[in-house]
Amino acid sequence: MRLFNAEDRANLRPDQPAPLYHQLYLVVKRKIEGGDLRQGTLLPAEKDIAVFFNVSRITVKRALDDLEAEGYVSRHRGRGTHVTYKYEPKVLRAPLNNMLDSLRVMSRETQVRLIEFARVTPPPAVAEALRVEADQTVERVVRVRLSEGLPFAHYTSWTIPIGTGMEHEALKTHSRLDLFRKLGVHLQSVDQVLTAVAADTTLAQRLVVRVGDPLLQVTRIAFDQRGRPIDFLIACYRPDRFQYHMKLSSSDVLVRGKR
Amino acid sequence: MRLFNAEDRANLRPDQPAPLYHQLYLVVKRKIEGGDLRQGTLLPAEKDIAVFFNVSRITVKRALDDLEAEGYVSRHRGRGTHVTYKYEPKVLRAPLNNMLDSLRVMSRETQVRLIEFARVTPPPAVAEALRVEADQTVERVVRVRLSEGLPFAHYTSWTIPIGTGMEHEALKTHSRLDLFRKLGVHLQSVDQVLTAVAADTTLAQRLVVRVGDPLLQVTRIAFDQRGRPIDFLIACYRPDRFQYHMKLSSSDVLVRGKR
DNA sequence: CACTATTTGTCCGTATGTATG
DNA sequence: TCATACATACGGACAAATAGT
Repeated sequence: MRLFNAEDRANLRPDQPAPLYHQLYLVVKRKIEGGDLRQGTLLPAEKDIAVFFNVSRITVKRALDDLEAEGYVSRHRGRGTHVTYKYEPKVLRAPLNNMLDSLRVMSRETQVRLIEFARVTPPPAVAEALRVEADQTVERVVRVRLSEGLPFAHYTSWTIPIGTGMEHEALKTHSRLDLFRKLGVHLQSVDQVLTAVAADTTLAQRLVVRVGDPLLQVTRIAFDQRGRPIDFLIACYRPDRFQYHMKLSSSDVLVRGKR
Repeated sequence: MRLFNAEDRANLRPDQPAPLYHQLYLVVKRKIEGGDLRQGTLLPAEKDIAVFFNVSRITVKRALDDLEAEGYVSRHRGRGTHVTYKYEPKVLRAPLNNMLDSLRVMSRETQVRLIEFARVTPPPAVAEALRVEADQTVERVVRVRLSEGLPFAHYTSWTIPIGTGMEHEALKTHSRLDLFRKLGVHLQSVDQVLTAVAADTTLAQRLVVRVGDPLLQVTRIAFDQRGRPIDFLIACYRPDRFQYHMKLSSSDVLVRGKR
């Protein structure tokens, strides 16, 4: 049993408020998604796994059945359980070094679905960040971004009204960055916070994940040339389809490549 | 019943592989920790909560009992259930502008608990990243970082053996960055990916969260002066106590402040 | 002071899910 | 597949503590 180690075993705890089969399911799934168990790997027999993890064979069977139902493994009598999931470390990444440019690239390689467009009064936290009065109206836009037809990002944004270009129809075909530029508004800088959140029911539906699944959340305030905040964005990403990638240098001055 | 809304109710799903009482526990706990239910607030009666969430009173009781056992609420016959947890909105932030320096600052304001130190053969994905053979031994270190006695970060690192300074005792008192520097190894750059993961049983225990709770994960490869990878780190952060904060400029050359 | 409504504590019986051997 | 044990979840009933009338 080299495929599983003592640490994996320590991840099964009967006192936790989750069924053992589900804990085991998570352990194996993580090893497959992390590339430690690659496509074609033959897993140990149910009985061996059961002995190693100190659970019954039925518990193992249930975990492996769930993995098969989601396409991670294939199981056949006499042949055993094989990993079918193809480890693909390349997910959509947002390089931060030249972030605004890569956002434009991304917007060309993906599609956007407009869910909502409205003029509203912003919630207190948003009004504060945009430095507007609570009764002033801003433009709220909710969108989902897809790659190869699969949703991977959910955006909710509040934007200071800056013209007639950010219209309903325009948003369906153009990215907001393009529209900003056409209106003469150049984003000078952004201030953003990255964290993790659990998917609520709405997010789960729109990103096609389960309620409670972890999402990468980016809260971003964008500033124009004059340093005024013009846009407040909450972006939630499916971690299996989008990750933030960045290269950092320890030198005090970082020179970025010209484009 | 203003204290709970339809969104909260949608977070209870009988088909999820977690007990209903625990799902309800999470909903209430999150509202308390998020500051929506402040100290002194009287929660609705068990019966009312049960009706609203469409569960039995026993399920509600179990959830509230668990919260009481962890000090979030206090319960008395005839008086009801009151919130006792004091809301404190502070979170630790890691500014990326001068990231390596701020990591040193953070290490002074926080404490580290060493969980494991061993020489091991790395898993495939790690060996690949560090460009070593799968049978070569590297140093694996597992640590938890605490702020004010509360854990907020969990680190698992694999490091190429670079001397005798990275010893068990030294790691208890010094940060790895300091030890690297003492050994003459200067981190030139880091390559890191931010994503979100669900807490497994081990992480949940060490960070004092629930299994499945979202965590911010940073996978970081550190390179020395000569561009060779020397360290592979997986850091998992409690999103309520640590968030990544960064300011980005759209100019091609970014000048960072000297220190 | 009693009376009452409210709220939590405790117990029962039952059904289903989980886990073992 | 079966028998067994325990946890979960339900509805119901009653007791005990509290607060207000």
